[in-house]
Amino acid sequence: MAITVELLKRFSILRDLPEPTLLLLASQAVLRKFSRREIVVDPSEQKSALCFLFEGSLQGVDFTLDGREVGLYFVRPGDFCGEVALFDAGANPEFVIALSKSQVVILPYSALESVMYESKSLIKALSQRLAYRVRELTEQRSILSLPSIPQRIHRQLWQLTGLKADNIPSNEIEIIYPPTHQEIAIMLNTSRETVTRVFQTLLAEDIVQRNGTNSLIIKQPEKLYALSNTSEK
Amino acid sequence: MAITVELLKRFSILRDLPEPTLLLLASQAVLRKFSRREIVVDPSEQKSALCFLFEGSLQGVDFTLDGREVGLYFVRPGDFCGEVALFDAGANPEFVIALSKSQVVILPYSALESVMYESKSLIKALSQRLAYRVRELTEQRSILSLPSIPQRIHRQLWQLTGLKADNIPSNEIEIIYPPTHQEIAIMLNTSRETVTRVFQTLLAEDIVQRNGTNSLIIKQPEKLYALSNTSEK
DNA sequence: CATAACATGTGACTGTCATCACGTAAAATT
DNA sequence: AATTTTACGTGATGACAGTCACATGTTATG
Repeated sequence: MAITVELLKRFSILRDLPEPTLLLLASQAVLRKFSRREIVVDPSEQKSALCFLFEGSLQGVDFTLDGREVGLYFVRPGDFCGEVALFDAGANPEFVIALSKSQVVILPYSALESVMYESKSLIKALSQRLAYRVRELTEQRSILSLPSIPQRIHRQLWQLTGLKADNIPSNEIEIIYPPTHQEIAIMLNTSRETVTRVFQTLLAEDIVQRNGTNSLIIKQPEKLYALSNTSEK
Repeated sequence: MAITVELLKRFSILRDLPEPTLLLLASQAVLRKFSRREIVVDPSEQKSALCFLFEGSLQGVDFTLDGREVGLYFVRPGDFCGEVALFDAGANPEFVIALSKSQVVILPYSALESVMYESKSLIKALSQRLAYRVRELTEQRSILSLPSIPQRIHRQLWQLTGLKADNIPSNEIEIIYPPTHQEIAIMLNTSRETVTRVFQTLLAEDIVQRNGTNSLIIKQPEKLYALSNTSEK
């Protein structure tokens, strides 16, 4: 399926690129649909591609020897993934799988390798993206170090809101397509049951509210924030 | 203290840069000594610098709200750190502190910002470095997901050897300036006492051996590797 | 619309390890 | 050489959360 420059401009990393570069990239990109649980980025693949998420949701995951799944990060529409192996001979460090039916713009490395170091704005955007990934992984590592598991869950939920500490709305906000308890559990090194139990408490205290499968309402963001920052058990 | 091009060439990321670029960088770099526990990279600093470790050892750390220290990575001589904030307006995501008396070549961002996107080999090296950081953080995340804490410690020790699974020597090898139990504990989300107890077991089974403060002998690398990969409890 | 597949809820049980408290050993500093 | 600081060693205790087992909702899908 053909990709237009307009479509590429929906992705912030590409938005500011010069028109000729965008045209070149668009001509080599394809749109692909992925069904639930399908693998989008496979680290064992030799030739890989940048994957821009147009619709749906993805998760970066790793696997331990015993087959246990490890959650690394979520990919939301407008975001992209699969960039790590673009820079050297190494492979991508993780799988990316579709959490729900998703549409992804596939841009093969081969389309980029020849131009990425020539276009200052492109390489700048790409390296900024890597810097962002490092920050994100560090942030997640810091959540993992929280001694209390309920607190980890509160923090992760807070993270999913995308809110900043200096701008907490008093009214409720919505998280669309929230991850399942299992998907949250593997991000936080905990078990699904524990996530369920913590959610029960949050529901009981009227801090969050379920709203069908693909919407979660944070009724009291300030309370959630407070919980994610209290070190008392 | 003045820096020579020769000195810069000791660092693999700079080695292949053209001579004029190296001269330019050398003229703006300084050598600084850090004593134990001193802060090398401070995320709250506005203007930062790349820090090339010439001698000693550093650790990237983060702090939780309750003041608990979180270990992120170790920096060994020849390596460098402080590169994340170079790419955008954001700050470095973590502290880097000196674990022992260290000598560091300080290269201010200002020396790089004007040239980094112009020199293809430089920006390439820098972005490859970021890709490496992402891989390293992912690897560490995967260690953290191991359900058994002793196994985490075995894996971390194995990591410190720098050995690859496809090349395990049958003779003993040495880890110089090994981290303290405390420093290992904060990397693995565990307590110092637990690290001590696991080391006691390894000593008893003659798999490792202490050799003064700043040397640890892995007497049986293959056994350590086996332990780091057995999922039985 | 029936049935399978998946997501969530809940109780009981148990092992592991964090924490506390202290002792010893080895450096570092004076 | 004396003293302080830092690293390591070890036992006792208790809480937390992982695991198992199963029930109940809820969403796909033929």
